[in-house]
Amino acid sequence: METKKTTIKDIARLTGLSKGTVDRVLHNREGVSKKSYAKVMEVIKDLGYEPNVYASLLAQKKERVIVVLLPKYEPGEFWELTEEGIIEGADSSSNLGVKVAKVDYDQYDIESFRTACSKALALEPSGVVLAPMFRNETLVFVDKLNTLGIPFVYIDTKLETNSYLAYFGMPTYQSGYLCASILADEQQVDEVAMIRIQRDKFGKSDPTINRREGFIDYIAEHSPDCSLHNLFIDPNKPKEIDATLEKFFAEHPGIRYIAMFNSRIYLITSFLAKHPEKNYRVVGFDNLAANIKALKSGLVTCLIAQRPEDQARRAISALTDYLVFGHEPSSRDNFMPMDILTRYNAEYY
Amino acid sequence: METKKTTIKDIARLTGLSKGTVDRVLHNREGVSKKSYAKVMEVIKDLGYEPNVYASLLAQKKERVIVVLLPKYEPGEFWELTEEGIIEGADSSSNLGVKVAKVDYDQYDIESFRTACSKALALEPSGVVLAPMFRNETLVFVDKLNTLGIPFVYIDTKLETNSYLAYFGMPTYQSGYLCASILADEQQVDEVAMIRIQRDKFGKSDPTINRREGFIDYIAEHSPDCSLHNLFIDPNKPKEIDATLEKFFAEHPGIRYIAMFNSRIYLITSFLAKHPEKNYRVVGFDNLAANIKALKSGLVTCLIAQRPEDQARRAISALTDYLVFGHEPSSRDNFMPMDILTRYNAEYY
DNA sequence: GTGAAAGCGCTAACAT
DNA sequence: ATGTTAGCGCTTTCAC
Repeated sequence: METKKTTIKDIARLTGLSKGTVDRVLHNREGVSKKSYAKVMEVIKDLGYEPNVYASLLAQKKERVIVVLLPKYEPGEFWELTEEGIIEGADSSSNLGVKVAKVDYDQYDIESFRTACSKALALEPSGVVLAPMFRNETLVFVDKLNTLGIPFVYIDTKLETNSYLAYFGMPTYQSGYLCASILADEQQVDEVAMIRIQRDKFGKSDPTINRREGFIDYIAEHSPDCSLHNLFIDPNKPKEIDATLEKFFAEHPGIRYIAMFNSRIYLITSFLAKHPEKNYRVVGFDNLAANIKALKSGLVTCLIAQRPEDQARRAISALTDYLVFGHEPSSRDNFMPMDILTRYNAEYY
Repeated sequence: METKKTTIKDIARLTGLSKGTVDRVLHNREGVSKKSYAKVMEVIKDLGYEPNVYASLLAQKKERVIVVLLPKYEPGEFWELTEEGIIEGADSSSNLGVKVAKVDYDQYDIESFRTACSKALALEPSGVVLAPMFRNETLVFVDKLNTLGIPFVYIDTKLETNSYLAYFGMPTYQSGYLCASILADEQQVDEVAMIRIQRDKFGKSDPTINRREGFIDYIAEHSPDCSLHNLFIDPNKPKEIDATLEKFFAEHPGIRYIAMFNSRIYLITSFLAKHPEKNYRVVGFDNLAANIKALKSGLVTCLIAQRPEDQARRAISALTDYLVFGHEPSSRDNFMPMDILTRYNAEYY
C-alpha cells in the first residue's frame, strides 16, 4: 500500500552526495554548495521525505530540561490540579529526551518568587513554563529568558509581553459572563451576593478581576435592576467565615443568588449546609475535590471548571514540540473550554 | 542531576551476559536459564532500567496497521467529529510505526457492514477500532477477531462481549438523566415533548434508548405529574418536518419543554425560529456545527456533547499503546465527560 | 565542500 | 543457553 519511507540514504544515493551533506542541508548548516543544496531540496520535494524523529533523537542524545515555575500549594488546592497535568506532560516528554523540573514559590511572598526565578535559570532550561503571579517580577524574569533565547509558555494568566511562545488559560472575562448566565438563567434575580477573598495584593495580578467584570456586565445587561453585594471573607480565619456569612445574610434575607469568583467556594459550604430552607442558588469555579463534593451534595448548584490539568499538559507538550521538532504552536493564545459541572455530570470529569 | 540512563549494554556488563541474552529476558523470550534470568531481573530492578522505546522501534521496523470501522457520513453529521479524532490519533501513532486505515459502511445497510468487515480483515490489521451499529453482525466479526488474536476497541457504543480491549463512549443513561435535569432545573414542568426520529431498525442497536430511559426516570423522580409526549419526525423528508411540528404544537399549546435524544436537534430549528413567542426551552445532543449555530442564536438552550473526537483519538492511542508498548489500558470502560454547552461557552469547545 | 565511519539503544539472524 | 554481529535512520567527528 504505502511505499517504503524514504530516508536520507535514499536522498544521498539519488543526489550522488553523501548522507553527511544531506544532513547538512536538512539542518541548514553551512558549508554546502548552492548546487548541492538545490539538488537535495529537489529530491526531498519529489519523494516527500520526512525525517524519522526518533532516529534523530537517538543519534543526538541531547538532554533538555523544561523548568516549570508554579505556586506552592496545600493538598486539595487549585494548583494541585495543574501539577497533575505537569506530571502527565513530563511523562510523555520524557520519551523525547525532555525532562521536566518543577520549581515552586510562595504566591504570597514576592521574595520567594525571585529566588525561584534564579533557581530556574540555574537549571539551564531549554524552555520554561510559568504561571505569573507577580507582574513586575515576571517581566524582569521573562526579559532574562528572552536575552538567553529561552522560549517560555504562560499558563493560567498571561502578561501582555510579546515574546511568549504560547499561552494556555481560561477566557476570564467570558467565564464571569457565563457564570452570571447560569446563575440567572430563567430566574428573576433582584439581589446577588458576590463573595470575595480578602487579599493582600502586593502588586499581584488578580485573575478574578476580569471574571468579576464579565459577571457584572451580564447582570447589567440582563437584569439592570439587580443589586450586587460584595462580601469579603478571610480564608486564613476559617472559624470566622460562618459568622460573617450569617451576619450578612441575616441583614439581607432576600438574597438567594450567590457567586464566588475564585476556586474556594468550598469555604462557604458549611454555612450553606445550615440553611437548606433558603434554597440558595450558588455558582463557583474550579473542580477542586472539596468543590465537587459540595456540588454532589447539592449545596453548590454549578461549578465552572477550566481544566488546569490540560493547561499544564498542553503547555509542556507545546514547548516540547517546539524544542524537539521545531514546530511553532498552531495558535499562540489557547483558551480552554469552560466546563459546566452539575451534580449529574461531575462524575465523569 | 539525573544519572545517565542505563541501557541494555550496562545490564549486559553488570551481569556478565551479552546484550542478546538481556534482550531475551526483557521480552520474555525462551532460551534463558533461570539463573541468568534472575541475575538480569535483579540488575534491572536495582538500576531502574527503562527501555528506550524509540531505539526499539527503530530496530524492529515493524509496520502495523489499525483498521477503523465507521459509518459513512455526510458533512456536518455526527461521525464527522469522530473522524477528526481518528485523524489526530493516526497522526501521533504514525510516529510509532502504526498506520491507521479507515473502512466505512452504510449504517442503514447491513450488507455493507458485512462487506466492510471483510475488507477490514483483508488488511491484516494488528488492531481494530469499531463503532458497532449492527449487533449480530458485530458479534460475528469480533468473534473472528478473537480467533485471529486481533485486539479491538469499541467506540460510541459497546456490546457486552468480554473480549474487547477497551471502550470509549458516553454514559448513555446518565446523559439522558442530565438532559432532563437541565431542562427541568428550577422549572415547573408539566409537559415535555420528546422529539424522535423514525428509524427502520433492522436489528440495529439504538443508542438513544438508554438515554431516553435516563430522561424519563429523572422526570418521573422529580416531576411525577409531568406528561411526556412522543413526536416522530422523518429526517429523509425535511420538508414535512415543520408541518409535523406545527400540527403537534398547535394541538398541545401548553408544551414549552423540548428534548431530542439524537444528534439532530438542528432539524427543528426552522420550526423554533418561527415561534419566538413560545420561548421554548430546548435541550439536544452533540456539538455538530448546525447544532452549535442553533445554540448561539438562542433557538436551542443547551447541548450535551460527548467529545466524539476524544473517543476516537483515545481509542487509537490506547490500541497503539497496547500494540507497541504492551500496555493494557488503565481502564477498560472509559466514559467521556458530558459537556454542557450554552451560547456562552460553546465558543471554546 | 564533501565523504567516510563510528555510534546512539535496541533487535534479530546467525553462530556456537 | 548464550554470544556475536549487522543494521534500523540519523548525527557528528574527522579527514581530505
